[in-house]
Amino acid sequence: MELRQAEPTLAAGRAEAALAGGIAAGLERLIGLFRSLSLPDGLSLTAAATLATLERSGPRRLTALAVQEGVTQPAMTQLIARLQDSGLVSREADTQDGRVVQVRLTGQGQEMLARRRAIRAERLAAVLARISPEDQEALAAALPAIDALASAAH
Amino acid sequence: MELRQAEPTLAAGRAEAALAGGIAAGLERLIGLFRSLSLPDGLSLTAAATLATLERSGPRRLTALAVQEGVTQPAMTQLIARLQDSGLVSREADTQDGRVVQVRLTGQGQEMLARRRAIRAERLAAVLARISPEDQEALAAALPAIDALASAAH
DNA sequence: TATTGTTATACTCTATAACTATA
DNA sequence: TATAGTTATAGAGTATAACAATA
Repeated sequence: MELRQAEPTLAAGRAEAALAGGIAAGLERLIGLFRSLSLPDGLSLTAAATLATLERSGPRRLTALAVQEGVTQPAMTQLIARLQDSGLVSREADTQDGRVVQVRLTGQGQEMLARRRAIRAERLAAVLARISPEDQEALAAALPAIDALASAAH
Repeated sequence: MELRQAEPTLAAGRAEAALAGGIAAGLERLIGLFRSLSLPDGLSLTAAATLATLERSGPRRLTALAVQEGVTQPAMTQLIARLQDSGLVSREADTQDGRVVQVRLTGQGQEMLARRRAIRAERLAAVLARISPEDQEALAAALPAIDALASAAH
């Protein structure tokens, strides 16, 4: 009984391990692509990710943002201060709990995100034009899976 | 004649633009995944990417590395100094040109890369186990395309 | 003169530790 | 006391500008 249950589990584990190695390598190379696509608009990687999180999830507490982006609470305090100075986010007091700060994306912040994405998509289109139609189709087919993978992370 | 040639070109351009938008969004979320998978071994993103480049391409000149990783020459000088202090790379004089510095990955550097990848693949496997078999297959099928995309970047 | 790389200096971003305010 | 966030300080990593050495 141990054997009959163990075999398929192990086989699946091995297949996943091999796939994981491949994905990890691909991910490593995609970092280079992503960096070559990024723009000199003065937004750090953490800053851009934080804005994207706020857009996707709506207003969030400062501590929640720090956890989500993997930085310390003081680092997030300062990042939010910078983003507020730039007009990209606003801070609001919580009516329930006087200690809590709610952070909200402003319209200006949304515009900034949209602008960044448009430029990046444009540059990416130029790269896509240089790979084969078959590879383009494979990427298009994998988009839902990529989304699922990113969502499964937490 | 203009019309017959123009139509498929425009159609292809539109399809690529739509795909580019999707890929750009996926890439943005994958970066988050990658960061959540990365480890506190004191290696910056640029440092890790530089080591990976040296492993993939063999010894390279300092300027070539700076261009490849998208940092300035002084920044690469200092990064290489740090990596050399840690024993991960070595510097060698060029016999042809006295101004040139060749940077080479050491055995210790290779071990560091291998260790990082093993840990990341392990964590990624845990995430992969949480998505559907169909999504796993789509990702596996897209691996060559991902590689082609990363290669097409320069 | 042009190219390769280094040094000097300043700025951004981050972490740890100590602190204030609210619960 | 515990929790949410801030302030203080120090360190890593980067860029620009000025420099030295070689071609």
